Order: sequence, then structure tokens, then C-alpha cells
Amino acid sequence: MTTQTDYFDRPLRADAERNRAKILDAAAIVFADLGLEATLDQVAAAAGVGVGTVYRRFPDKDALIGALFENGVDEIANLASSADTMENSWDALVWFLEQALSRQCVNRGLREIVAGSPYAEARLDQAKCRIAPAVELLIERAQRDGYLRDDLVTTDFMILEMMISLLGNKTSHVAPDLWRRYLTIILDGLVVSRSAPSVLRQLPADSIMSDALGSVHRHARRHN
Amino acid sequence: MTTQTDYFDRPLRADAERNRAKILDAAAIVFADLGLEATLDQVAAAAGVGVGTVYRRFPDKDALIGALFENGVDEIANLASSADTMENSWDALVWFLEQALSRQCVNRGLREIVAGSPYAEARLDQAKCRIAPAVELLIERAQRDGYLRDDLVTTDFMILEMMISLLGNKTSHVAPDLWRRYLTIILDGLVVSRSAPSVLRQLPADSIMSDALGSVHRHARRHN
DNA sequence: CTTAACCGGAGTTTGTAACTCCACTTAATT
DNA sequence: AATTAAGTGGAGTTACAAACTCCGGTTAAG
Repeated sequence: MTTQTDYFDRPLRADAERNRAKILDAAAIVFADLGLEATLDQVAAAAGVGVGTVYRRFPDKDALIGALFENGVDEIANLASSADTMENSWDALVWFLEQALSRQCVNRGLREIVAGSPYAEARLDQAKCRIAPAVELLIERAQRDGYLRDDLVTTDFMILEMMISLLGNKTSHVAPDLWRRYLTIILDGLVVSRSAPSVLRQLPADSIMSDALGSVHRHARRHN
Repeated sequence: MTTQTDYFDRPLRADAERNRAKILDAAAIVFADLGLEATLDQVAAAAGVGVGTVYRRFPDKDALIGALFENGVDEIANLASSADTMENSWDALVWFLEQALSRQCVNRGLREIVAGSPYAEARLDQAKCRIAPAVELLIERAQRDGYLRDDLVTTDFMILEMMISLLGNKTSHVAPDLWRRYLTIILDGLVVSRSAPSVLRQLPADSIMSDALGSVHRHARRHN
């Protein structure tokens, strides 16, 4: 893969290529932690280069974000498709939610793109449109098989996913797995019937949370 | 009630008092719609006064917010206490959640304060500390009576409330009652056991949502 | 009629983030 | 090793937004 940004096919100079990689790596981390509002100055600092270098390689912030999350988004789309090959439809649905959420909860930038941020481009929107139909199949199968309550629609899952991933981002720095607790609770609410709650005890809860809740809230506004 | 802001007890001039009321009324609406980031210029415009007038009456933004939400927060605290007088403990818990959420979902400013915004002061934090113990009683009662799964703690409810009210704010302008749909689902996940899901059909869903979801996301960033 | 309180809103201050510019450095080619 | 186009850092520019001030003109109250 001979990466280049310019109009014509001249390979980048060795140091330039090296820096491009450093920038991409740093941006991945910075946007994952701080979300898409992170400054390109922050990215540059994290990469150990000057801002100028970032702008030489990527025309603007959107371009960098586009290059960075191209994969991430249709990785999620693929998760939905491959979940659909599992034999048990409830397991498939749960597996998909866990996989998708574990990615979005750990990566604030990805969550913001999937949730539809101002930085997302047409190219990414396209991939996002591939997610909905695939999820719809998962839902319909689980409903036909009598696992999932049948008064739910695709958008319900978009919203529930949004709620959980938002929480996931807010708590990822103090209790990275806390979101699973609420996914479990919500899944218990989505099922047609059950005689007992799913196990929750092994998931993080009170101890971490009570101290953390304050810092979560404080963390909510200005980042880093 | 002879309102005044100055150090010594001189009643405000008639027009000043009138404006103070206009400002408070306007601020209530503006902060409810736009959240606490709303500009005092916006408040002034909504009140039909100049910014100067706002600043003459309230030393700064925090003071205005303080004066405005003093009640709101401990109204919620009172809800918890009065829920505790209901005979059925499950109904009490559900009633409290519905009441508290219906207030926070319709009022973005209130939600931000309860969630712990930078504008909240010690005075408000104090009231918030009154909420937690009262809710704890509700929870323990519902658990003792075998309604509520017993692996839940107070902070779980704080978090679930945060998740729902956040959604409520995001969707209040297109589907004011949508949050009830997810409260219902979550309650179905909190109950010890059930043979069927609670009724969901009469709550808003697909029709409104699919169009709205986009505008919700777009609305997420810069307001108004 | 006097005057202290009040009013509006243009303007100031402060802060932030995207992005540019250019003197200097360096990889690649001859 | 000389040449040079490509690349680099980071101070500086531009743009914008929001909190808050200032003051010439207005008005309620005694």
C-alpha cells in the first residue's frame, strides 16, 4: 500500500511516510479518548510532530477523521452480517450488541461518528446505512423465534445502543466494563419472558461507582 | 415576598421588579430548552430586555441559575420522600422514577444540574445528597418485597436515570414521550421475574423515530 | 421637578480552535 | 558532495463565541 495524499502518484518521502503513520496512530488514541472535538494540536502533540506537519498530510480535520474511521464503521456493519450466520438468533443478537458496544464504548470518536457527528462524511454515512438493514434481520429472526418481544423496532436498538455507549464513554476511564451491567439489565427487559434475572453480580457496580460517579460527572464537560 | 438582590433591604423599583420576573420566566424556558450553556444574551432576548439588565439583577450566570433551580432540585428530593409513603413498594419506585424523569426530560437545565454540571453550587449539591438516601429506601423496600432484583444498588438508579433523561432531552422536541418507552423496557429488566413484557404499543416508536433520529443526532451538537 | 435607580445594547475581554506561513532541515537524486 | 524539492516545527493569524462592562439616555418615586 503506497500511501500518498497528493494529486499525482509520487510516493512520500521516507520521513513523511513515517510521520503520517505516527499521526494516524496518535489520532486513533486521541480521538478514542477525547472524542472528535479533540484539537489537531493535541493530535500533533501526541504524535510528536508540529501541527503544520499534520496539515501538510491531511487537508483538514475531516479528512483525518475520514481516513481514521473508514474501517471502524463498516467493521460494525460486518459484525451485524456475521452475527446473522449464527444458529441461535438470540445469541446472535446479544453477540452483535456486545461486539458493537465494546467497540463504541472504548472509542468515543467511533461512537460519535455512529451517532452522527458533524464530522462524518458521505462516505461514512454510506457505511452507516449498511448497519440498519443487517440489524433489522437480527431483530426479526429473534422475534420470529420467540426470544425477543415483538413490539420492538430497529430504531429502538439504535437508541438503546446510543444510551449504553454514551454511558460507556463516560465511565470508560474509571470502570471500563460498567456498561455491560446495563446491557444485561436492558437485555432482561427485551426478552419476552423470564423467570429470574440474568447474573449481574460479577459485573462491576457499587464499590467503584459511588466514588467514581462524581468524577464521571465532572469529566462530562471539558475533557482531558 | 419582597425580592431584592442588593445588600440592604431596599425594595426594587416597580419596573425593576417587573423585569426581574420577566428574566426569571424567560430563563426558565431558555435553560429548559437549551440547557445551561445557553447564553445570557439569549435569556435577555427571550425576556425582552437588554443583557445589561440581566447583569444588574444577577451578578453572574451562576447566580441566575442558582436562583432558578433552587426549588427544582429539592422538589425531586421530595418526590422520593413522598413516594415512600405509598403502600405498594414497586408502585412507589415506578412512580418516583416517572415523576423525576418527567421533570428532567422536559427540562434540560434541571437534568444537567442533577447530573452535576459546572454551574451547580454547593447549595444544590446539598439538596442532591438528600435524594440518594430517600431513593435508597425505595429500592430496599422494593427488594424486600420481592419485586426488584436484589443485585441492584442506588448508583444503578442514578445511572439509569441519567441514561433515560439524556435521551429524553435529545428527543423532547420531536417525541416528548419517547423516553417512557425505554423506561418501560428497563423496568421490565429490573423486575425479579415476569411472564410477559409490559405493554409498549401505546408508546411512541417507529413512525416518529425513523425520521426524527437523524434530526436528533444533528440537533445533538450546537443548539437552537 | 429632581434625582437615584434603571435601562439597552454596543463594545470589551477572554478564550479557543482551525488553519497558515516561512525560515530552517533533510531525504533523495545526480 | 552538491543540489533541490519535499518536508518540518510552531509561532502567528483568523474567526468566532460567550461572559461581562460601560455609559448616554430613560423613568419611577417622593
